[in-house]
Amino acid sequence: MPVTMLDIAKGLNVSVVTVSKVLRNQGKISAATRKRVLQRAKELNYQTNWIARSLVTRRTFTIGLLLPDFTHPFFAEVAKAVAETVRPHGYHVIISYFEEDPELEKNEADALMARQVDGLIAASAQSSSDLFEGILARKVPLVLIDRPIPGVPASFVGADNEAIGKLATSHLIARGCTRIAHLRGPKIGIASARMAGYRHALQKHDLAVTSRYIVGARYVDSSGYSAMRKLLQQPPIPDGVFCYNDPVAIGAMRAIAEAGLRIPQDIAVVGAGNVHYSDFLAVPLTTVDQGTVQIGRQAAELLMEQIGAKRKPRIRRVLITPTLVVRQSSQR
Amino acid sequence: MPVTMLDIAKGLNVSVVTVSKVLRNQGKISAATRKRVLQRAKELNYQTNWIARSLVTRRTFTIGLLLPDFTHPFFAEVAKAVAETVRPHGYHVIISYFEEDPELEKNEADALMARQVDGLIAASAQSSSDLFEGILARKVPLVLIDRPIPGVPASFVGADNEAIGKLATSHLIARGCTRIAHLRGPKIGIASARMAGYRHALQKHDLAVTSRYIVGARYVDSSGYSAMRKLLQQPPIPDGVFCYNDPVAIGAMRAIAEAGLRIPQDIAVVGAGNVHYSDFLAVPLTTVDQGTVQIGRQAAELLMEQIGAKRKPRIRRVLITPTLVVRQSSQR
DNA sequence: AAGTGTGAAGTAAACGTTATATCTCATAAG
DNA sequence: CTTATGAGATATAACGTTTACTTCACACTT
Repeated sequence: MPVTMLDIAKGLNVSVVTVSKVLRNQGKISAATRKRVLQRAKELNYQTNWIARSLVTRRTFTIGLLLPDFTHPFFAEVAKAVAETVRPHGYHVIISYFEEDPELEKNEADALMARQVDGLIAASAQSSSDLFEGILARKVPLVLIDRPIPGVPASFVGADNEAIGKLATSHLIARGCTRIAHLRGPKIGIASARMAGYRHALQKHDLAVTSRYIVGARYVDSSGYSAMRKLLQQPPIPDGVFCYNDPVAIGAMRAIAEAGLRIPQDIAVVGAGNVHYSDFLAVPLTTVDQGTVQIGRQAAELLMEQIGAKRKPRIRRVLITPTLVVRQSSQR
Repeated sequence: MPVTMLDIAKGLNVSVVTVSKVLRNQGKISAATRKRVLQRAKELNYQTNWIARSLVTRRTFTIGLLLPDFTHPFFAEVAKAVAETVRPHGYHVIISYFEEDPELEKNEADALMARQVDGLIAASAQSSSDLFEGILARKVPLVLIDRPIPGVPASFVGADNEAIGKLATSHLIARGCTRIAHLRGPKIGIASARMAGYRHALQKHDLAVTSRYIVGARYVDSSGYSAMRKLLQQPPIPDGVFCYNDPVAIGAMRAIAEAGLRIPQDIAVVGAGNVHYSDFLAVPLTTVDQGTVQIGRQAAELLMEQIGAKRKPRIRRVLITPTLVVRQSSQR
């Protein structure tokens, strides 16, 4: 039913190949026939069938983006940056999410491969490198983001988590805090890098690292709330807190306010992530911006490079330098 | 280079068709050969080439999702709901966004068509119906969401904006407010429906509709801020405000707080949209949930139905009933 | 003994492009 | 007058599946 090149060719008494060439601006075609073809194509409202083209060219101009959850602002922004970066190259993005379920992730990855994506960007929850080894064995360009997977020989783009911890903690020190606590996150890699940054900053300024001041929390705010309550139970209470991420910081601030303490006078708070609502809070939150857009852009650029390249997917490891966004929660 | 059905067939001395049949569980195949094929497929790590399959079956099991911006929490949630709904049907989603630029939207829509998507869901910014008429002429199933386009004979799923306005305003009335203002939005269709709901609610309760109490605002919070300041300049100031959306409400609350007034005692505030951070604000915001997930799910279900159907894309118009989420900003 | 059914395969032709090689004809060169 | 040259076109064969039809052997009727 849809219009094909053959339909155009028939009426014009030319071959399909000629039509194809005209439509792609390739090969030698006389001005006359080019014009005729173009006109007829417009008349018939012809549209290239990319499926057919892809079958023979073996390129789909589609990349897969594998994310834990694209409702999360961080990943949503990454996704947008990726889409924006590849668009000028004629690429589209199929976004897949797997809700932190490694099994589902594997299925989705396979499905993307079956759809013959030209490349894959993934923020993975895999614990082993099997999945990606399989993908690389198929010679599909791959870039990991946010979460490195040990043993996968692919380029990686992510935040410099240690620098984030350092930056946040140094800032608290500069503001005169001396008893600085840390609400650490659950994810092994990322959370421990941020904590390492926190430790290094303290050591560099000759402040003691008190283990009582390091409390575990989950991603969410309720968890930050209870962690902070625990901290407030036994004196001396801290005068500064670096929180694993913004939601945790928000929960912590709620606990501090409920205890009748003031932010930042009694306790200064710094988060990480710079979620876009940090500005709307009761006390606007000082936070570390991890360069979300840059992560997406760089990953996409690396991938485009790999797709274009003949051979040699030279592996790179890019860490985005974080920036501090100072707001009221640390102004003292 | 990649493994094809032919590779499997050759080693086993069977035909490609047999392999194809086994892999799809179709036709009559002896248990013995089935087993042999399956095993060899696993050995070679075979993966279906969906491009080739799509070319002959004329189904890509891909749908297009055309959005203004999927960084916006509303659209992100819709996108997730759509993806979640179509996944069990074996479908994937290509998300395209156009930044409110109708020209870009048209390009993206064409690109999606060229990729032979089996259907399209769009929250469009088109002012005319041309684009979608072209799509429908190609017999591609289409469902519009959030923003109806006049003259497009396609199903639509969106929030019941008038009900939203009514619900919010009635709630303020029930809480004893008598001078209720409205910060209205810019989008003709949606904003005026919400305002109509506001008017109807007032009229129903025999309250006057004061034109001075209706102030225009844009989407963002800064706009809500300045609109609210305007309202506070001449007495009698309102004792309740229904805001077009949550960001506007957040801006308005900032203006109220700066003026030294208390929320909700002096002025109660209700927003709309139930963005997920409404709970973290200085004063948690009462808001109207517009049923984002339902919009995505229903739209996807309608689309799946259309794709499956033989003929007759019976046009439906679904308005999701909003629900009120009461928080502190209206507790009095 | 010939016909009928049926389970298990196979053959050939699509699907709509692009890649590769080839053909035609005119004009230029030797 | 033959031979290059090259522009402008064409024919044919992929690409990796699925679909529709055919073949074959064997068992079961009649």
